[in-house]
Amino acid sequence: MELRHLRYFATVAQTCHFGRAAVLLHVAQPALSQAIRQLEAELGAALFTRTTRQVRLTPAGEFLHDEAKRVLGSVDDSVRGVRRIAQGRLGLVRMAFTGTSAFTHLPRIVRVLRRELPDVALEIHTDLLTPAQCDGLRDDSIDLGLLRPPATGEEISVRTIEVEPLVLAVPAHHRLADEPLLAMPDLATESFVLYSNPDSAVNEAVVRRCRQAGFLPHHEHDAPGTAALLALVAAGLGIALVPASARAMPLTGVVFRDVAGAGSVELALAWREHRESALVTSVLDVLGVLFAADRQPVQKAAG
Amino acid sequence: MELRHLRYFATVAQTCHFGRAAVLLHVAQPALSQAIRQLEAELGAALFTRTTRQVRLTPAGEFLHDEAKRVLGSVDDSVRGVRRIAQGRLGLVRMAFTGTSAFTHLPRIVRVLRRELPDVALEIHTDLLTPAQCDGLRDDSIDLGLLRPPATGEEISVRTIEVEPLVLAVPAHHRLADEPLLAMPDLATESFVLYSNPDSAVNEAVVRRCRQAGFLPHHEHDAPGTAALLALVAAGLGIALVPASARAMPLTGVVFRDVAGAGSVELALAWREHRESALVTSVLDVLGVLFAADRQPVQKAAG
DNA sequence: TAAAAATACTCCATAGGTATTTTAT
DNA sequence: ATAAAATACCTATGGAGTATTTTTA
Repeated sequence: MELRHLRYFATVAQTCHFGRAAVLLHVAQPALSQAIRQLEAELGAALFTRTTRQVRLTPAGEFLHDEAKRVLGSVDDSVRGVRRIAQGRLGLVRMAFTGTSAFTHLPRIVRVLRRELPDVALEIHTDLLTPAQCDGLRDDSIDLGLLRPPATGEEISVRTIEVEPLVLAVPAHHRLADEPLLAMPDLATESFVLYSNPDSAVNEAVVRRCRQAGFLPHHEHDAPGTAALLALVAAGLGIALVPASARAMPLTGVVFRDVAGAGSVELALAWREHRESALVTSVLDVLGVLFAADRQPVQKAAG
Repeated sequence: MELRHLRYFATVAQTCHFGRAAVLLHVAQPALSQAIRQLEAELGAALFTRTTRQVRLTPAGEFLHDEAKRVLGSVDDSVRGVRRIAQGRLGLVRMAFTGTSAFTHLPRIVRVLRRELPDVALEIHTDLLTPAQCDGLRDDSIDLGLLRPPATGEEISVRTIEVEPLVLAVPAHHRLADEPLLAMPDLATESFVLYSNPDSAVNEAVVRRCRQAGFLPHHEHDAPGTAALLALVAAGLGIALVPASARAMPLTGVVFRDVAGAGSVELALAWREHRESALVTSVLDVLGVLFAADRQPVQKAAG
């Protein structure tokens, strides 16, 4: 038996008329008669009682009509499902976020993905720093990461979505708070508050810049996150270089200053380069639009 | 798309090996490769990632594998269902019983049908006398009847399953209770208790026999069923001719006597003669065995 | 007698076979 | 080097078309 038989049968059952069914199916009437007889022979069951004047379903035909409709509908659904999966519009994406990116970007990402790709389920992994995300991509435990480059490993593709300059956070009454212009060497003798996590990409950027300026940051205190770090600065325990977005959480007793040559940190989407799935591609497309819209007004303001 | 594609695909998905799948499917490997490529082209989706060394399902293929197994299983189930319906082993039979046959035969019929044809559902219609059953058969509201012949109408087939002689029920102290031999003319002057229902086949047989003996039964009282009828006889309100099975409900004050020429009533299965369904046929087969087993010991006892 | 299904017969599309090539490990 | 999938090409089955016959209401 083939779906052809079921399709032909369902149409004849619907119309109870071989001629009209043949028209609907775009085949000649004898071809239909033949296919139905063939089906009946294979099943060992009469499906229609037919005279030249009247075609009626037998009980077995009645049953098969229901079944055929179900099966054909089911096949259609399967085809639709396969196509949507192949188009990356149906499936599960496991997405990782760093601690800070979760707060700043996760809500918008989830919202836009639910709107644009409603049949793509999201599995969210939070508090994964860059190296953990790279591992996750490599061992296929996540599909997409929001991390701070550089991502280690050749097989990982990266698309930067945001560049944040590092800015100086100093206690309000610190000597550097009032300097007209600051450059990296000015920080050489200061005590730094750093992030606790040894894998922190921000820390790494800070240390790299300090080394380029000819010194290593003197590190007395550290904090698990930006909020805690700023609190320590406010308390006068040291200075810190933090992403510019930290200005969004103002704290009395902390002053933010631009520093020439302080560099910047990036936030980027990362995914497996090879065997890239249609799902990841379509998610990247949607997120690309989202972050392009982000950048657009900034460029206008600058130009 | 045809079931062939799904069958081929499911086997390749199972084995992840075109060569072995081809062996299982009894086709050559190139035919399989070709069919799968054709399926992929139609779906617009890659179903396998394949090198010469390794065949793996894509996410779309993974999905289609589940769907294909479901659809193919569903088709198999449908085929089995159609075959069983065509064999009369699956379906619904609407069966009618007369008032008395319901008590005497319905339990055994239901029991044996549930055992021999477990997937045949029974819809029981009770208290339908012979003419009502004939109507039901004709207008297709019942499929099978247990009635007392003769059944009116040419298009109804009948198979007698039981012949019961009519016997005389008389009050214990009635003059006929002690007569050595009785014949119909002896009843000519008696008062009869009859069944209330004007369509009663037993009444008709009684009246016919009386008429053949040259009299019409003098009818003073009637009763809706055999039990009530015997009660009236016990009360001395008259005599009655009843099926011999009435001896199975003995009542103090009632004596049963054989009467020469009293005739008999039959119980028969009845069904539509033309367009007879496989279902009715298989039910008749089972009931045929049941009632043949009934008759066998009786014949032995008689012979 | 007329409408519709079945039958007879033909044709070609394509499923599937064989032989061979390509490719990845 | 080898196993396995892809490709090339050919064959033949059978699906579908046209013409005709049969059937029944």
